[in-house]
Amino acid sequence: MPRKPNHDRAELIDRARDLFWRQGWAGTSLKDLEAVLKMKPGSFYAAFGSKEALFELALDKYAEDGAGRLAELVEAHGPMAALKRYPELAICRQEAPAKACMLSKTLLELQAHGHPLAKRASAHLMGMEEQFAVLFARMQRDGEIAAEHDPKSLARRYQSDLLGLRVSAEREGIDAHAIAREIAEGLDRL
Amino acid sequence: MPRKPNHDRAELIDRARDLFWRQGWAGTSLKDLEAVLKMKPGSFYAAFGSKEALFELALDKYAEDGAGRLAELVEAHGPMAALKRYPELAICRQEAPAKACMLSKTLLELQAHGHPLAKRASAHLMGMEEQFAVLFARMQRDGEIAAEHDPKSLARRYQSDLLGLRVSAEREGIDAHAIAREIAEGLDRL
DNA sequence: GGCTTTCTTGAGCGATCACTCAAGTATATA
DNA sequence: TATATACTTGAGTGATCGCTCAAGAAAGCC
Repeated sequence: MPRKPNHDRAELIDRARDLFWRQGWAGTSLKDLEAVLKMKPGSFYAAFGSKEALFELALDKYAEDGAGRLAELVEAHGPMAALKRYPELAICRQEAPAKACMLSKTLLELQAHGHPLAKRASAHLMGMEEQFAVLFARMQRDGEIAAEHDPKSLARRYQSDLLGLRVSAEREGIDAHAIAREIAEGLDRL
Repeated sequence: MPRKPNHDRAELIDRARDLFWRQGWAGTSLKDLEAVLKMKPGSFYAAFGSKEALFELALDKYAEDGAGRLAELVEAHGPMAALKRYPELAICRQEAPAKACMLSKTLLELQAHGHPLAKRASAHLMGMEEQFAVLFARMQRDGEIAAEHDPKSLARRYQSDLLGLRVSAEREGIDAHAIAREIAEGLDRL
């Protein structure tokens, strides 16, 4: 009996994610979203409930995609090669709406107001870091890197380097690829 | 003949800087500023002209103070010790309104809209990086580190590490001091 | 004290914010 | 074809945004 929705929900979330990623929380107005999603306010609120709810969906999608890309890299080339390629991959994608990490952007923008979305971004960052830690542990077990360092410490530092790289990549006049290369080379010294 | 202003302008700028640093551009309303500065809108606009003009003053003050702290460190302990201490110093100050760098926060928040303040933040970041490069060059001249690397590359990487550290320090459950220590130790390998 | 000059006050401006809802439209079932 | 059921529309909500300005208060000079 019902009428079908005009739009594909998953694609709407992708488009919203790209907009939020680029412009941030406060920097993205409902007018912006209406334009990009080609939805009028009524449809928008029927579909997503609120700007915050959509941002949450977008954030989760962002984290999921990032983790997926890393997992694919690991499957294809193993942990070490994956971690060495990941930095460059994070900043080279032309279709990406920004170089910086959406999780860190959200954290920095909303943390001070104690916004729930900041906590969620923080949790996703922690999830990524745990994924890194698993890989470092696996490399130690396989003898690819020395066993002297704590995998969690290695993951923490790798994550920090990655966040720094992606902020740097946002700057003009900075050769971020060189930094990505240096991060990758740093893994050889472990 | 005139009446004196009630407030010390320099201190007003400091307080505004702390608020903007913590809450960002969009996250800080004029109501917030009026409360912290204890000024009514009329006085505020007579004194500063606009929210944007005050943010610019705050940003410049932030950059100036940061550069000043580094210069003091260099004067007291020399370039190497200064660069080794600076990361920890950047994240340990209890009175600071945030751990993350105000310049990078501003860049990430406003870059997408092409806001002039983003360009200004970017320029200040470049200024810091040049300061780092001068120190690395000086260390090479003095034989403190190997001459093989380009001082500008070293500065670029050091800046990136610093930005990453300061984003990480904003996260909960992360031992940022450990990262700061690792960055400092990394300088020994040069 | 009177005058001038500056600073302070706070009500209120138009614009924009996220959001609502009654009315209209399209589609699947009967 | 008639009806029921979503989905879409867009004018309009109150709140808040950055900001203005006319009026009042305070301080220096005569």
